[in-house]
Amino acid sequence: MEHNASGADLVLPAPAGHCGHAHGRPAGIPASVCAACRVRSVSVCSALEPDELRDLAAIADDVQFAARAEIVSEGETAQTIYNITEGTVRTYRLLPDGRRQIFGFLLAGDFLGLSLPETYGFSADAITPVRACRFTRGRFETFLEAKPRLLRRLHEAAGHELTLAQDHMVLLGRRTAEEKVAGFLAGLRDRLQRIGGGTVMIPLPMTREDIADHLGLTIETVSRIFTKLVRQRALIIVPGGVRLLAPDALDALAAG
Amino acid sequence: MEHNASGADLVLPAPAGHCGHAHGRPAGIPASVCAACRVRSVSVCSALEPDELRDLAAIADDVQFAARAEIVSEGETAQTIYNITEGTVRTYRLLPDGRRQIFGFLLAGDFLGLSLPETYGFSADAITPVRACRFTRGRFETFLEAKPRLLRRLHEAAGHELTLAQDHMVLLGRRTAEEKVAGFLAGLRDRLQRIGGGTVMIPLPMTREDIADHLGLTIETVSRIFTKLVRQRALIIVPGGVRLLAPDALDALAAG
DNA sequence: CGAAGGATTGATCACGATCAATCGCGGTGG
DNA sequence: CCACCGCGATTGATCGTGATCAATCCTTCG
Repeated sequence: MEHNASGADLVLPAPAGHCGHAHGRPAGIPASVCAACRVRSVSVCSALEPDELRDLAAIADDVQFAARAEIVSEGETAQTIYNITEGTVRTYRLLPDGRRQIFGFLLAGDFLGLSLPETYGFSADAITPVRACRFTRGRFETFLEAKPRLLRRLHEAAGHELTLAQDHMVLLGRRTAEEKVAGFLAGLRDRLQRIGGGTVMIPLPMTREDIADHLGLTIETVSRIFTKLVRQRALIIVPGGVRLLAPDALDALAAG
Repeated sequence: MEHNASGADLVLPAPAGHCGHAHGRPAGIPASVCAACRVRSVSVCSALEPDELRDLAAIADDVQFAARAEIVSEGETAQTIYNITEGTVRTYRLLPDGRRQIFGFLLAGDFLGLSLPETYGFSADAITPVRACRFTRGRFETFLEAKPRLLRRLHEAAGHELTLAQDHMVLLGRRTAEEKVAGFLAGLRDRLQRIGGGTVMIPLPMTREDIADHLGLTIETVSRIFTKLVRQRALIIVPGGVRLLAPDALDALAAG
């Protein structure tokens, strides 16, 4: 049905970047990248001191992916760790017959591969153009050995990730379709707010099918629930997302 | 409607007084506990050297819980870490209206609280009488600071936990009732095998309701699928569990 | 023996899936 | 410029899996 999975990968000089300069290339990163990082304060890197940050910048590459580019693939040996700085990424697993479960959508500040596994247990691809901070596993681990505080922070982040996974298990296993959609939007609203977004306009760069595969529903059901929420005056649908009319109406509907 | 057995907790030499919230009591076995631990090789502790093991034993208590005793409670501050050595524990979250999602069943060798959170994000209680190795958070963290390798191992274990959570998200979101039950039994069989059980007899100390709340189903559906599996000659139901007739039939039914 | 709680089985219901038609929008080429 | 196409989203009609309601059955335990 979908998933071209074409060989698209890195896009070197951003062709149609919608913001910022088109400068970032994997080679010769100046020491300032981390210090200037927009998402540092919300990411694992917030555990680092200025001088440690300089050391980290030395082993980091600023990379970009085009929309639909595959970032990691399930089963491949995990040689890379990413910290997303711009854009949206989906992580998922596919069953042999094509059924798909999307684990989550990564936003700016989120880490990909923070549990340092041998091989990735999921695939990930870019929904929008994505910019990320890339570390090779080997160099990152060497860096870690000298910075136990960072490992500690990483462990905390993994624990947070686990809590999110548990939240999602509750959602998948014990919530109705309406609660699922409302809960999804409420969660997204909260995450966007923490990284500096507003609480009213919620961009939805993913398709309805992505949302369905995240919530354990079908496209049609997701669509129906959206229009139901519109009829209840909880939100309106706008190009590229939704606008919340009664931001806390969602929490009531999410029930829990 | 159900559970939260009020008073019941530990089994051993219950200290005078009834008291609803006592923790398990140390059985008073000092330095040798870890060295003699039956589950050491399959648990996080396998990362430790003999002398480190001795240090760990010094800060560990051997505790027991009666069946139905609550071990940790969602929201309480996480002051304790357990390594299960005997018995079965269920971890779960309750919604305000009573719906319940069971995240998993902990067996010997499994860790409870390994992500070192501030507060527990779930409740856990003993299904059978449980024996566990208890660490207080503070002492465990001090111990960790001197043993980066253990923290590293803990982080690995957390990553494994996350992978299991993702497996379960796939199951909850994208599998049919029959696939859920078959997948549950197959997963349990594999875990039991890794800790030294056979691959034929699968003890099921949890109720059908527990299984249903783990798989996002109802009791009745779980029961129906079990009898369906019996009719398909995949297993027979015996007191306290099931006996697999065609051990790999389950994997075929679990699909994926 | 009787009571209580878990498990099984049956009858019916309903939520969300499936099948199918249409809409709307953006891109492309005539 | 507009016709056309492709794709995603919406809406409608119908179906089916698993939920719900309900009646035993079975085991354990007092």
